[in-house]
Amino acid sequence: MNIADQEALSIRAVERETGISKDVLRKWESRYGFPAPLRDAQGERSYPADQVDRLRLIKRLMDTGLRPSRIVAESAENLHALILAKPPVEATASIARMRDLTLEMLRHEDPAGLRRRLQREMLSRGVESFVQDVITPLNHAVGESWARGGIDIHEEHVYTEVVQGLLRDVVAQLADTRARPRVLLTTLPEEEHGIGLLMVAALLSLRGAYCVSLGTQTPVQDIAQAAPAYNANVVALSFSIAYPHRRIAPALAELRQRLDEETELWAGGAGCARVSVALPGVRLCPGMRETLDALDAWRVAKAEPAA
Amino acid sequence: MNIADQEALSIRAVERETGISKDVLRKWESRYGFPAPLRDAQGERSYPADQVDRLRLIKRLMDTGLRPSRIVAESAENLHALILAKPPVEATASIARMRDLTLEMLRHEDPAGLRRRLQREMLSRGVESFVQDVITPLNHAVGESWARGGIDIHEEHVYTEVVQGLLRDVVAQLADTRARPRVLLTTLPEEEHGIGLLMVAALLSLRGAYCVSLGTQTPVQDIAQAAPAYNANVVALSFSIAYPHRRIAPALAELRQRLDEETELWAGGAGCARVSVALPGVRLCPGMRETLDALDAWRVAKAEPAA
DNA sequence: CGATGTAATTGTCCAGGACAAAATATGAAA
DNA sequence: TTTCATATTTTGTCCTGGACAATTACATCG
Repeated sequence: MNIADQEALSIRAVERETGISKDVLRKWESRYGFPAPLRDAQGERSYPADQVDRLRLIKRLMDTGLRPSRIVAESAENLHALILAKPPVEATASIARMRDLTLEMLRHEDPAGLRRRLQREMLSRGVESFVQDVITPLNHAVGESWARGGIDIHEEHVYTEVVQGLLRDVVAQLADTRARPRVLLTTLPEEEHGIGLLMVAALLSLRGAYCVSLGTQTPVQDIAQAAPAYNANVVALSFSIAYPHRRIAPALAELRQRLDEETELWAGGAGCARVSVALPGVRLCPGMRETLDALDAWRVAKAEPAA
Repeated sequence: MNIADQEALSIRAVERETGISKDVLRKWESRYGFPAPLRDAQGERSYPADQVDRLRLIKRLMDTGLRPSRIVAESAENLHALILAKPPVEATASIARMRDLTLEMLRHEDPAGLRRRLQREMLSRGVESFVQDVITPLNHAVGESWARGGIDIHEEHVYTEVVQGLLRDVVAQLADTRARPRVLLTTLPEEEHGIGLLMVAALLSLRGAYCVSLGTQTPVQDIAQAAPAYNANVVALSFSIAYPHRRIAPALAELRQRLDEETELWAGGAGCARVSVALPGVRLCPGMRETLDALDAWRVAKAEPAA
């Protein structure tokens, strides 16, 4: 067993590690000539580690809107160049400092310190500004920093864990069963990013809504069943930029159909910004701002019921 | 569009909702005659909701050790009969009462109340007994209760959220950077059940270990990269009973290979009880007991380094 | 009764073609 | 030039049906 064997992954493993389906991996191979896996003794595809790394880069770039035909065949160097070519997110001095501090602490593997620092920031700014003005740009900065090679992926994982922990505490402290509207929060299967969900939950709780979370990756059927059981006024889903946007509209349409007419359906997260189709009965909230608007609109509508 | 159309799912959607891969769904169809999806206008498979429900039942039964040839072709009634035939988990009177209370509160959609009740139990018993003697049997009882029709799936989701929230608090409060060993906790991709992970983290933290969590679904490569970065003495993975046991051994072998010799690798969770192959350098901990033994063993080994 | 060899079971992979939805380009009308 | 409708290309998903290795069950022998 040589080094190449040790590092080589089956097509299934690559699908898991990159989130690119087997069908797509094979099609890219035939269409663009990449990936170009080796074959093992049984004639099955065997992907060396460097090709898997390149696939991850490609995935990230596609999440920023680039299309496969432009990037799949590009070399790793060119992919990095493309990432660097993207203009960095602009930030105020105070945010930029917070961002650099965060990246620094991640590089030094200091999750406890990061948590303290973020908590201090949250206390000083208040939850709303913290979520909207700090966490949102930080999320971008951390993801971008990985792509540029500034931090490792596992450091990004740690960042996520720390932020989620903070937000969870906030939501738990604000929970009030009598608050309205009652919002049921979750993500669909294949969407494991729960951080956006928690950000929404924190903001809504702060504004006096009651949020019940079903966790991530809830099948549509289960959501439809849970909504009436919890007397939910609103079902809110979160779609990260990584969620295949092809599937957002059909999934929302299906869920809409299964929900009571009275129950509102909100779709949040950066992923839903790219939904172009009109979805009757579904409120798209690509940003936090729009989500809060939706909350206000719900309250107004309830104040004048069937006017 | 009639009702059948509304309720029918594509093969991809069924894969997501049930966790059974497309290949397997097609093979079962040809081998056992079930599922028997309709075909849409394009000739593509279209699975009615009742077949999807039956597939979920089948999945659960397979997790208990039954094989496809025995159950895939069985009617829903027979599947339910098989579930009822399984002997219920025995419990002491006090545990049985706690279990009934929990199920009752889940049925009444009272997550806040459940949290308070469990928290009280944790304070009165202490964390260790709470995790080992209460949560473990409760997990079983809740899963089983779903299969028997006692509670809905979404109620099971809520149970998971509540318990995870409690355990997270415990771990956060016990975190002490200077504690040893330093344990890196996570699950592999496709394993989204993080509850076992938190149970382990709580117990280990209580015994004076320092636990860093990378969250769930971390690719092998990222784990291998994170371990040295955090100076981890131990990498602990969790496998639920739902994780395809075929893949446990290869994944552990691969990770073992990529880790430093000094770093121990522990595999916990009910899923790894079914691993028969010997894995050198990997410590299998099917239960909480074995995990604590592993901790003791690590301390003994460190007390007499290279004796 | 345990071990060992044989047979059945089961999940995964393959090729390569078909197709619809989405994205993009093209061209005509305002 | 802008706008909108219509072609064209791109892209992901699904299809069939066969092959195969790993696992599990079973039967035979010591």
